[in-house]
Amino acid sequence: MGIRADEKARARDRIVEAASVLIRDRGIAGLKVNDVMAAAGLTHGAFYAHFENKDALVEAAFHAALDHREGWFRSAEKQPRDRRAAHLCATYLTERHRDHPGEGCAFASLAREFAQSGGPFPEIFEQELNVSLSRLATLISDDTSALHDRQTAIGLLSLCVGGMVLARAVADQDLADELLNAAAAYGASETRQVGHTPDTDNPKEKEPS
Amino acid sequence: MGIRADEKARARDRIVEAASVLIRDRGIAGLKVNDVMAAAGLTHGAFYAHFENKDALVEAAFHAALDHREGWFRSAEKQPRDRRAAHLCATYLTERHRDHPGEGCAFASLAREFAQSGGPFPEIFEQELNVSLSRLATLISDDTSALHDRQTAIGLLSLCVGGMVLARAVADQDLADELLNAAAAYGASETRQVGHTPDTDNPKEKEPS
DNA sequence: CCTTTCGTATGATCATTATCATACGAAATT
DNA sequence: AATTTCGTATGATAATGATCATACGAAAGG
Repeated sequence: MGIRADEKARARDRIVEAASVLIRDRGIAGLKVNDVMAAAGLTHGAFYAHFENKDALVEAAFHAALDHREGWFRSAEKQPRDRRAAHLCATYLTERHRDHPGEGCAFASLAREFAQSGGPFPEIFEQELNVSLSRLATLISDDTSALHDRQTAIGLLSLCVGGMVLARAVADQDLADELLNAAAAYGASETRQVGHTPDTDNPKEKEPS
Repeated sequence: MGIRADEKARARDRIVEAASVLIRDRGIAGLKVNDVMAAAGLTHGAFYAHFENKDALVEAAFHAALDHREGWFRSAEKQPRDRRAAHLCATYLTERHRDHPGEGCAFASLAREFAQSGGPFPEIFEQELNVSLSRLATLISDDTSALHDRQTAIGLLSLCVGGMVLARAVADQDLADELLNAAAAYGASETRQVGHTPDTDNPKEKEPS
């Protein structure tokens, strides 16, 4: 089995990729099997040759969406340790990220719906969240207290997710900008660099978390 | 017109009240006209005597949900100014609030769906958000810079909303607890009271924001 | 009392959407 | 070339849920 299975695998990849964008844009309920298949260049009936049901697709799409987060981490890794928190905030809380949820953070897009979807979803969310938190804690570690690092990691991610969720919900773009900037400044001041303003040298960063 | 109109008004109040709980629990898409009317002790057909459509109900339910936020503010008002931020975090990021979204913060429950619902929803969200931000900024004002206060208010609310959204999405209750506590600690440390831990003297507070 | 009014209930209708049964057609195998 | 295999397409089916037309029944006003 060469070409056949190969094409099928590539078709599946297209489906997952399309779904990972659509689900972050429109949410779980807004993700229509029909739309996904159309975006993948197929028709709706073929879907069930690839996935048992829509839930299986949601799971695959969620994981796929989070594959991109490493770029966010790596960008911060290049910074000096005491600037990383501010840099993470600044590269997360961007206008580009706000305006393109489909290419952005799956936590911000999907946490609300994963919370009430029963089944395996909360566990899946939890696993991925722990991955991000560990990575973040290591990144910002001040080499004194692992507990404190994890706490800061949680604070940072909460701040980023909350700021993004709020910024996306308001109508006025000026207010949305203000929300992003203020949340980023709050996250930067947390590093005790009083008076330090958030990093803005890399506003066209890869999509985060 | 006495009793008739009066009863209708009371029926409408019951509908809105039921909807304000259900919508925070299940989201906009999860809010079924049928369920709302059943919860209000009526049948589905009667709905359209009270509202033009479901959107009108969503709007009314959202406003009604936010009527409760004053309790949160007032509780913080009793604290000394330099403890208010920590107190706000501590009384927002509670297990009770996490486990009862229906009685909790409408921002945390509905921001994601309001963001993509077109029409008047983003404007409505924005208005209510501005109300909360102004109130928060006044509460925590350090009498030096109004700009800084508003920035801190945004940071605080982002942190609270993000922490709550994440805590609700994970399966393990221990992790959910950790998320709440860490986010609260992060918000408390922001006040420069290094080493200060978040206020926990009032964990059974009224539902916030 | 009788009639009008109007809030509520009943029972469609219509659109949406997940799911699946079946059919088609190209690639693989002989 | 004939046949099998299997990925995809077509066209149901069924469930859900918003919306509305119509009917009932109690209250208001004469």
